[in-house]
Amino acid sequence: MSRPKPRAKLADIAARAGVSVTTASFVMSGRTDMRISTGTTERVLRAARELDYRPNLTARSLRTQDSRTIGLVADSIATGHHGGTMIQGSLHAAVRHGRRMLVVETAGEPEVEDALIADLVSWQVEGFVYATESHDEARVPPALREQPIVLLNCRDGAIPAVVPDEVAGGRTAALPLTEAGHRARIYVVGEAPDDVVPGRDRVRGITAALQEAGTTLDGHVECAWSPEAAYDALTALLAAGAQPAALICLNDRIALGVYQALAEADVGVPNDVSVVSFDDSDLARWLRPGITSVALPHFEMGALAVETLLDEDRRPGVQLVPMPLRERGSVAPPSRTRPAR
Amino acid sequence: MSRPKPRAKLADIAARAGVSVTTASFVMSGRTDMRISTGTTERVLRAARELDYRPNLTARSLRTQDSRTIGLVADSIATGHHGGTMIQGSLHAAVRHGRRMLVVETAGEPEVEDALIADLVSWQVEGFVYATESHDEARVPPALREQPIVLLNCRDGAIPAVVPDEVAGGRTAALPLTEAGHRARIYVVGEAPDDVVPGRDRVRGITAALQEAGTTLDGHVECAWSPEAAYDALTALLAAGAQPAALICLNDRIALGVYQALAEADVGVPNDVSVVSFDDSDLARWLRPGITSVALPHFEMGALAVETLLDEDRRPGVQLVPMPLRERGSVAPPSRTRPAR
DNA sequence: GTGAAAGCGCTAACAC
DNA sequence: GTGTTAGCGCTTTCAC
Repeated sequence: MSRPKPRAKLADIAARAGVSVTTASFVMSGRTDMRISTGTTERVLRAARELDYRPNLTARSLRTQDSRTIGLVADSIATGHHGGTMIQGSLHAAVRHGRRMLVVETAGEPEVEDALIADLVSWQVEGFVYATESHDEARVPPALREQPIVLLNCRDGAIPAVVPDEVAGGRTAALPLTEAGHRARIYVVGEAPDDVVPGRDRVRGITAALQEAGTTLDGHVECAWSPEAAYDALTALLAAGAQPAALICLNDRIALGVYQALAEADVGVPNDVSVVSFDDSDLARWLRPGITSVALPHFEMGALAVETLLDEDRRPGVQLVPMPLRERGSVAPPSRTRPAR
Repeated sequence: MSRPKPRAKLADIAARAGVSVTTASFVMSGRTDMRISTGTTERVLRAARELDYRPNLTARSLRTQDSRTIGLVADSIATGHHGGTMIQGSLHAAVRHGRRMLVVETAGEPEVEDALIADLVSWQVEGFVYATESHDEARVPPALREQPIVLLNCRDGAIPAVVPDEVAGGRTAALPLTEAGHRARIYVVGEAPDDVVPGRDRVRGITAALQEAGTTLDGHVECAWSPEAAYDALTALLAAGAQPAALICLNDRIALGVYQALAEADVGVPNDVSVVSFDDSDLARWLRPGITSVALPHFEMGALAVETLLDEDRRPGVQLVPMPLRERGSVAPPSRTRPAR
């Protein structure tokens, strides 16, 4: 890797402008407290322009002990493009605050993780954002615990964290249904074991909202969060004679499986059954009719995480980010006539 | 951002080990050409361990003029998670070669782009990978042209570039069809104007392969690459009385629209009509039946871009990466009986 | 075998 | 208003 042209340094432009490096430094960093004459300023600026001067940030960083760089450690940046969106949000906030970002992916391997973190620490990063693909309890690497850090989409005890407000999201999912008049034959689709945060909390929000509307869940279809599993489970449910009026799918992939089962059973959305789901992925837009879905605020979360990190007195707690509702055509008032089977 | 504990430096461990910084430096960097006695080595290592020494890479970088950092400039890292996968590949190759990566997103805004690039240059990055979300001709920013650079998923004249081999991909898409015995009523779905590389090249590959198999395309359904447009276009095609035996969709989103139209018209996949597509996104797996799809090798491309960049005498040309076929259940031999309509 | 010292490019006291 | 100078923490030549 041959460095094409040797960059001009401060000394070069100082020489060309006929001033000292100090003066050049002051002019280039735009400091006004040392008052440099307009003429000198002008000469320095011109010299810099002529020599295409770029400050060497490595040198500056070494001198000022300030790297203006933050480390983003992710367990996966590609799965389902949620990771991508979080990184995007972080990146934007970072440049807004004059920071660059060293990004690293651990693939969940602890040794790799430790090595990469050690490397970033050696690069004098100001602090870390530790992001996980799915919202969960995290096992934050010990090496990070002694660094300025904010968790993104996961939590670990008292470490500052930014996560989606899944409980409120659950309430939000129930809202279009109750507003459309649904009070009966409402089902949740997707398993929600106690140790899976999104499932558990979404269901909590849903049942709370339903209860306040004076009704309850009619059933909970426990199946894995995949189209296949949802298809099988819902097909079985319908075959067993259930006549759901509304289905709350715990994510869009489940909703896809549900749509497939519904189509096969000749049950129409939204006329025979209303469907809402979570994640607001592309799927929710593309299916026919589009699915009313509760979105994950990944971009905002990413941005908030770096802002929290950069905040001098950063709040120690968990920050819950609201999950907005995206309404589409999959919800209608309950049908008078039960779906014919 | 308060730096918790001041890090131990080389001088500290030298003092503790009772040696000079020179000796400490040699030991820590594991150089053998200066032969240090085993005892000394041992003492230095122990001191380093006790003080939890981490080399200051900023200082090292300044001294050695070698940042071991590469800049990844992307126009979008979140759309459709292709960007994410390319970055993932780049990241992996980077750490494999002992490099870290500064990642930056431009959102396509030239001023932002220039500023961010200038910043990375100032950080003394070794070189750049310039990645675009969709395979196309690129407008590489002038600031990058004078830097070591490799283009990822785009091309610009003679600048080294890594892109998918779309023409070969087109041939690959036709393969399962011709192998299943298809020779007639084969359609391409999705517009392919001359200035959209993937469309143009995929169609070229398809027609070439078909020609070699002794047949030709029966039609080309020109529609935008979205489920909605594809649905409308295919519905119109069927309404006009066409009886396709095989549909080659230029991407998975088109295939989704096609599936929807087919389902509505009661045309079965793969019995009445075979379908293949491009991109091998999640959709291709999730639809019923799963779609045989030609994948975009994003991970490999990302890795290859970094490797090309790091290659001392990097090849100047465009490197074409093969697009592998993922076979699923959407292809069958042509049906004897025409689909009933 | 080991150490002294120069210097990477920059900032910031401090002097004039 | 401007210049001198001492480092930031590291590598590396050269001397002993």
